[in-house]
Amino acid sequence: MPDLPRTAPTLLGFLTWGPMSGYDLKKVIDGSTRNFWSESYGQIYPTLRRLLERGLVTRSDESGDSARKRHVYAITEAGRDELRRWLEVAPERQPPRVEILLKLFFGNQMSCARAIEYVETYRAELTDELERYGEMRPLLERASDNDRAPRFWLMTLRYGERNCEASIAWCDEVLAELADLEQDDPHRD
Amino acid sequence: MPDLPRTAPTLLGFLTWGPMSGYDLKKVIDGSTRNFWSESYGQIYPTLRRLLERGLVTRSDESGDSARKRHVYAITEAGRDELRRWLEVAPERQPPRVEILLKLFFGNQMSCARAIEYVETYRAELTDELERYGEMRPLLERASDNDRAPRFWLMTLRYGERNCEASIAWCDEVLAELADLEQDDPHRD
DNA sequence: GGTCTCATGTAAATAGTTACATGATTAT
DNA sequence: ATAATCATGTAACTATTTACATGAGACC
Repeated sequence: MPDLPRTAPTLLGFLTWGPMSGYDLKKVIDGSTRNFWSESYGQIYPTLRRLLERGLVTRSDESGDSARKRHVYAITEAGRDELRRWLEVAPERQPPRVEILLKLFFGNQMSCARAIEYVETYRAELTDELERYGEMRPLLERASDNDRAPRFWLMTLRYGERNCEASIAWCDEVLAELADLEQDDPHRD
Repeated sequence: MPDLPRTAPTLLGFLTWGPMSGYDLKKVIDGSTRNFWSESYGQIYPTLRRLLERGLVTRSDESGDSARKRHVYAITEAGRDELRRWLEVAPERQPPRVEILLKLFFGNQMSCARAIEYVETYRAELTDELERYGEMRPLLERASDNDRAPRFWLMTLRYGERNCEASIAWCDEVLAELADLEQDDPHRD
């Protein structure tokens, strides 16, 4: 079974938390791994169907008395095996695409004012992100008292925090540098 | 002309450095923006054709005496306009996909030894990357004495350095934490 | 009655990688 | 000779987003 999309192990991983619908999975992913791994409905639903076909999940149709249409998926033993196999494969790095850096790379061809605007916006986004991490942290810390799993979630949170902080510091440095460049040659462009 | 791929402005940006072939562009991109923006041949060649069709570049076939088949592309005024238009559009953030974090997120379902192995590999890759930045830095610094453009390139380099350093520090922190977890429960898998 | 959230799914477009085919030239 | 590099390009596949279609139940 070599042709499962990358979304497959992700969904299997989340389904170890308990049976869920595609809709639930989307919400749970958005609330946890969004900053380093996200999935859209366009990937989730087709992947669930393929997981079902391969017997890696089961589907129960919750449509009894008054319940609305809802497909709840549960991981099977074969699904757990597949997940474990995936966890044994060394992860690969994929270079990100950071559009602001690309524009800044060609920054000589735009006004410093514009570049400053972009960096300021970026900084504001990072600050928001860092704040969200700050809200999440105490919840995870409390949860990790009696459970081992949240300690791993905290590691990924820490990654976000550290990189956010580094990027914010970078913004400040670059904003100073851009202000300098603007001073040197204020009538340019 | 609303249907140009994202690769288009990238190529136009590099062509402001001077006329180049698709092969040259690939090398130049690999040598400069690779860590935050890379392109493959499968994107470069088809995009060059589309840029040519729209008159954003011109092509001269260098196949005179003994020269091998080689298409050299040069940016046109319309191409410069298109590039400037693109630079005026605010960049958008796209969340990266960091597979190691996804695996670590489900780390409770694998052995600590395996997780440690992954983080160590990741750390080694980051160290290499940081070293490459260190080699590049003096070249750019020297170049920025008499030219404004390298100062922008240095800004993007600084981004890589800061984030690399942050990630390396994170690796060390996580490695300690994983060693802890392994101590707590050495026979777990 | 209207809007919000729940809920499922598909279609189309865009993005991007990888592998392949081809062949010339240059260095060992 | 033969391996590496120069050089162009395409095809097939994989990945991913976005927008749309649909409709029920909950809340105001």
